[in-house]
Amino acid sequence: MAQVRIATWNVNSLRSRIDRVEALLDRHEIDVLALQETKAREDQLPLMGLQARGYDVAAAGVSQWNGVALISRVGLEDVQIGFPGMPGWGDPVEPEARAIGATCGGLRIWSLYVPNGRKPDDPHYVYKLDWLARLREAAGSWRDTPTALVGDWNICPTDDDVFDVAQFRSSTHVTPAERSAFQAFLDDGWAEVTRAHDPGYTYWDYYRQRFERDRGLKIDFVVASPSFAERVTGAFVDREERAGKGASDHAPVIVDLSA
DNA sequence: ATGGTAGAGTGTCTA
Repeated sequence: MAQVRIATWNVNSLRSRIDRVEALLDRHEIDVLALQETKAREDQLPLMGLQARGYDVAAAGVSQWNGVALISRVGLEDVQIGFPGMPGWGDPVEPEARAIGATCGGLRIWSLYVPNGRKPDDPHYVYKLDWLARLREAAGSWRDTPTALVGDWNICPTDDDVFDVAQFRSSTHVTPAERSAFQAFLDDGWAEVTRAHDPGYTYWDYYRQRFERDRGLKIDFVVASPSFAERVTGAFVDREERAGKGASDHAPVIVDLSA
């Protein structure tokens, strides 16, 4: 294989956008696609079109919210739902469904949907920081393998990642604690590999024609271990996927690696 | 401060 192409996308319901997913795979010749907010149980997924294209699928989630999945045509082995230490880890009901990992073509890919946090004074905000701390703890043992933590981090690490910082003064995504939680991964030796190639936003709220006015956030990232990062040759945000009727509120982020 | 839109499913919740 000359190169490998990995993508991550908060699809905001896989069932309502299965046609867009299949078109995305075809358009960009994606080898591994990590999805978030699939909003479906594994048994609800429409798999025929994906299987016809040669893809394997692993998913976790319930029908109403959250949910993560991995779609791969380069192997899908050692699938793990959640990680040790994660809130809810060991619960057979899988109430959260925010993390699924698998080995695909020799790479360990984790599709992550970091808790939103809701409001800085909401208990869910504390839960978000706790979740990130536990992920960091688990990720310590993955860092020496070619691993990527991809998905919707629900954090804007810099002011450039917000269309209007003043408007977010009392909001989540930009607080010092959230930014510190993100920075902690970088301090541990992980690298965010998409920004250098494409600094653009990845999410635009459905409200108020935010996409048309390019008032977005950069919150979807590929956080790579050193042996993954050194193979990255390019990355881009597929903004066209966000345009028009029936789009997710996030755009896909695509990363290329040398073989 | 509020509300705007979208998706899960019929009650509201979540983002």
